[in-house]
Amino acid sequence: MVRRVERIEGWLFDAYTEPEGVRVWVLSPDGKHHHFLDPWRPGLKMAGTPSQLGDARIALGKTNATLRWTTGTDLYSGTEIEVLEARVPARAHKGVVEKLKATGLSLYDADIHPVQAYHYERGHFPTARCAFEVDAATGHLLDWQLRDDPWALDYALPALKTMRLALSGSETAGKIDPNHAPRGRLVMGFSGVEHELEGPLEDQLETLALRLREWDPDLILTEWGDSWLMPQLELWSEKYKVPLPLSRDAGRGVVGGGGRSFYTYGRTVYQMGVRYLSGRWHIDARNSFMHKESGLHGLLEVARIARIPVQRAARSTIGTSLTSMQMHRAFLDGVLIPMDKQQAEDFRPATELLIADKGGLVYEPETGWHEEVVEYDFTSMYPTLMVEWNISPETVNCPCCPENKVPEIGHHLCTRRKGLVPKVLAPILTKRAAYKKLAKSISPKAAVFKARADAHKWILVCCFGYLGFKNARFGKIESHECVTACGREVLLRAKEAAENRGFKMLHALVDSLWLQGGPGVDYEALRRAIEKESGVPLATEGVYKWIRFCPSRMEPGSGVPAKYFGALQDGTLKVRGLALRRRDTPDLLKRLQNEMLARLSRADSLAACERLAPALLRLTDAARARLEDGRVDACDLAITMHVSKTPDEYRGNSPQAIAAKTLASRGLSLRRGETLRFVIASAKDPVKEWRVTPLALLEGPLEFDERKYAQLLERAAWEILEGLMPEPAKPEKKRPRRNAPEALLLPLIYADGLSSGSA
DNA sequence: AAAGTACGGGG
DNA sequence: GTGTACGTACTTT
Repeated sequence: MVRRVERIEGWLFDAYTEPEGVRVWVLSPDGKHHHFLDPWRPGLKMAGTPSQLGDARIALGKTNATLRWTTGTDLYSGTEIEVLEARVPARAHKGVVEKLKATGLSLYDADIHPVQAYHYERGHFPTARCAFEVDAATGHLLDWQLRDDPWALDYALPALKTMRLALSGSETAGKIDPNHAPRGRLVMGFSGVEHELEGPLEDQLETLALRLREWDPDLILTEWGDSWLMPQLELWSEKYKVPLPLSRDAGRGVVGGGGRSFYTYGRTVYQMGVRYLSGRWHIDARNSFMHKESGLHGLLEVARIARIPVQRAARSTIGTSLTSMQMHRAFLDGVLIPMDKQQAEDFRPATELLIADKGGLVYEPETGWHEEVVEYDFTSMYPTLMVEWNISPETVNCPCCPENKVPEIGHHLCTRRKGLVPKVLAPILTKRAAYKKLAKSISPKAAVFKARADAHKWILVCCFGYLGFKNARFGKIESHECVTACGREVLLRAKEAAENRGFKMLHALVDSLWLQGGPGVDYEALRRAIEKESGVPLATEGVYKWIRFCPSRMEPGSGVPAKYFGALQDGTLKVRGLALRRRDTPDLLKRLQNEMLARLSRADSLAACERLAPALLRLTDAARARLEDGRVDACDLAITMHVSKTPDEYRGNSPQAIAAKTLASRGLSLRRGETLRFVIASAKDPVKEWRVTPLALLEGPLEFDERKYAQLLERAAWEILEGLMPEPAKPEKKRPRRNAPEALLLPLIYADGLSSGSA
């Protein structure tokens, strides 16, 4: 019998598991889509005593597993061990792993996301250009070739037919989670045209269903699709008996579940539920960190290099992407992937821990306004150090290289085996550098390259935190300490290099330093000298026309790290630590500070700044006048916060506690980590419920505490004006004065604090 | 003065 | 991908 073979050429678009394998969707260059089943089975590996393996065989008995003996490398020891590999049908995999856990065996490769594992094994990745051969009779995959490279800089992507779904209508719609706010109308967009859906809900659903069939979009890009829109559409669809073909795979509707709260890195975050489609992508712009930060191009870049399906990559934290890249590297190297992070921290006496557990080096800034200051930054310092020093969980304190010591702390690093983390990071550093260059070119794709460079930036920023993250699969605190120790060494050398040449260091912060320059200084020669003596690539961030290092509010005599603002010679503003950088600052204040700084950025000297000061003060007065006339809207005044507790857990009467409780009393109970927005209505009102108004409950004329907001405006203005002009006399409070230390050490643990999408 | 609560980070 | 960072700044009591 002759087998009829269908050849499909195009971009690998979507992949998800079905009971008997992986369903793969392909978009071909002619705009058509195809799908087939790859009867692939996920695997897992185990090692243990003969009796444990006997138990395993029993546990696997009814699952139709295929078994074979093979070998793999243990990550930490580097030795090769014998393991029994089992392949089971996709539907049975999870249950099998649970059963095997109980046998006490060491399990490997057992909890990799199945589609990621599938990509690793097949050698392809989301949006990879491939050629597939499919048995036309069964629809099963026979063979495939990869015609793409995840490390290629310029690659072709399919033209995606995109449908947009969002809400419009009421004043606050789109700005707050519709779960806790008045909802606007449904807006549907396609190829640049937006339609507001009208009429009875039933008709709206019919229209949507019609458009979905007619347009057949590849991507549905929503706002609040995960938490509200998609679940709501599903409910309506059922209620009004209007089937909505949201997924292309008619057999699968919308997949996904509810959200959850968890605590990580000192704050509670709420992770929205997710709504995945099959054969079509759903991306919720309000629930995708990557999409928000670097757009669709950045997101696709991450999906490609991390080999994570696009819809999942959109909602993943960067830690997930990093882990996936590490697991892929391990797969390629034949390294066994441990199930959970189980490597305990090595025992060390308490004194040693104290020395080793310091973070990045920070010097207290010289507060005040300065002119002619140069800022140098070590580019991607931590990832560079990891690559150059070979810092990885399995290379730190290896048995073979005790002489290769890390400065200052007792650890040493392997010189014989290249670490997994450096292997993963090296190509990312290279690719990012190339994209940064391309982003500055005149190429019509410069913006695309910029988005990809930004995506890489985030991966590099997070890789350090992830190295020390207790729960990271490939994390180990000792390797984290090596990185910070090397970083301190580099910054110290830089400081000495600068000071030996007679330059005063005004501030230094982990991987940046600010030096007092002056007329005639050759900043490029200075940069080269510091770079040479510190041993890590150094870039000139710029020369400031003026910069202000702000004093501490609590201790007006001392400076605080990372609270400064200044204008570079090209007019670029750099701002850290001011109210405008905080999420909880009302837009009204952010706008005022932004306006003031925009004007100041045009001043070429301190004297020019001082001349501008009165005009800046008038801006403040104008803002106050608008406040008095009521020419402000609720969104300008709203304070946005993430609640860390459920309403009943709040003990105090802080504004956020009152707002959360008021919302709860109207049946809108926020979960931990969710976003709360409220206006201060009457700050000191004896009736607590009247003090603040949640944005979601606003109705009628806007009531706000004019005096309170005027006070806030004042404070925001003086954050910038202080030192430029005499401040109006205020009742001065006596404050204790503490001795400022010369150098501070800042523990830096910013793993993935900014998670996927707590909006 | 103390307790409670939230934020930042990189470019 | 699920852990109690640390320092600053603000609020209420």
